[in-house]
Amino acid sequence: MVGTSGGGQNIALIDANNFYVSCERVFNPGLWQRPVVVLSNNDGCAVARSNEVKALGVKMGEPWFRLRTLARQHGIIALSSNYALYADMSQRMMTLLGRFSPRQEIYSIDECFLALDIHDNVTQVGQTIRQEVANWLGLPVGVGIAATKTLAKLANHCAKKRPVYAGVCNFNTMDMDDLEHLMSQIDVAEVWGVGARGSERLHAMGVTNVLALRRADVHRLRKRFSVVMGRIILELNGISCLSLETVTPPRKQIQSSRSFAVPVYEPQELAEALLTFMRRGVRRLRQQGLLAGAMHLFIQTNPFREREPHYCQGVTLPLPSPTDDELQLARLVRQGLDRIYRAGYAYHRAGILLTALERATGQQDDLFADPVARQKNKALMDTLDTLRQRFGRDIIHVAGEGVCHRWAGKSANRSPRYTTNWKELPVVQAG
DNA sequence: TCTGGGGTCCTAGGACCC
DNA sequence: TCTGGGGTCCTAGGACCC
Repeated sequence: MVGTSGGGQNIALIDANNFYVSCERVFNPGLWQRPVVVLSNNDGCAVARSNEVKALGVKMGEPWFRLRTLARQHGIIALSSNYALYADMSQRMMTLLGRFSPRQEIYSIDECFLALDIHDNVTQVGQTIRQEVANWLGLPVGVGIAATKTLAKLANHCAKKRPVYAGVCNFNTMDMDDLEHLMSQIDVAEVWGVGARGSERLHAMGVTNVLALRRADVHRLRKRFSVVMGRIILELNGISCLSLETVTPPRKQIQSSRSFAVPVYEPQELAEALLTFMRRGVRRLRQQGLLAGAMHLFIQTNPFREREPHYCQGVTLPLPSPTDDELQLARLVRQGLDRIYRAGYAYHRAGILLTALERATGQQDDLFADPVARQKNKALMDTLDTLRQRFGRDIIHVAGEGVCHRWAGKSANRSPRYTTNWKELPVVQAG
């Protein structure tokens, strides 16, 4: 049967190409056409790759030390990540994209869904979106349009990989036969939510391409896999199971953790690191107007060092009443660390996890909490917030946090924070 | 020598209760 | 000698995403 595959809604997925690399290129045009990677924290692995680097076969998450030789051979430029810059560029892009529809779901730092509630020239609107983002921000984006989120993701993949679509691929206007032929050429691993393990198992069953998965028996696969796989199959058939989440739900957990640049042995040094992570976590907690009901601490050795003894331990510390009080949490960090620390190990990573989060307003008062003490604490925390806003987030530390931070990672080649720091604004030469 | 960090959801299994 | 079963809640671990 021939006919268009659409008829449902026009869900667009807009996704920036190689986002971190593209952000760097906006401010350093010398990077265009060059092989560029952006490295993770600690300059550990490649987390963003330009097309030139992808063409060299470099995989996502590849450790940088293993790429050194290849990098020398091909002149790969490696940059430390600059999250302040990426976050700010992201915010600008999302604001711009939000002008195309009131129904926007910001899905990640570099992509969002938009419900395009129009009937005509939808593909043309996709092109306009691309041009606007390119004109205003200098970022290249791809646009996928389809009846469901999973299909829109797939359409976006096609928009990027197949030049024939010129950056905008609209499944809703495609002939059914053409669409299914296209799907038969795409590996099932490309489908959103299938993943590495899932695609391996599907391949073993003979379900190798997207069309085969679309035509697979929902009930059978739901049983063999999970409800998630059932939803994926329905979504591939144009039956929407994943709604557009236009309101960002409050976080359920906030994590702050890091690998160390050098091995850490001493409890005092671990305490310093954990206190720093706790403070960063609490900062985000307060920014989002939340309180934590529990805090989890963890410390671990390097799992890649097989010849050294491995140790990995964590502890969850419930709080008598939900809080965002740094001083109370600082005491808890020390108590918790005492419980999990074992001497003689080379610690490589540590972190905190704030859980059982709830909104700060409408919070149940602890029967035993002293209201006067609570007021005092709140006033103190608010003062800290104000000072940090004015003088920088690291201006005030919790006692015991230390100032040396031998463990703090390297970030050897970070670009300036062009858009968020007055001292690092780009200077345009006249003439 | 050097291998990220921050999230979400789902499932299985144990504890507990009636 | 017989040795239930169903519901709920919690947690750990797996899988996935970017």
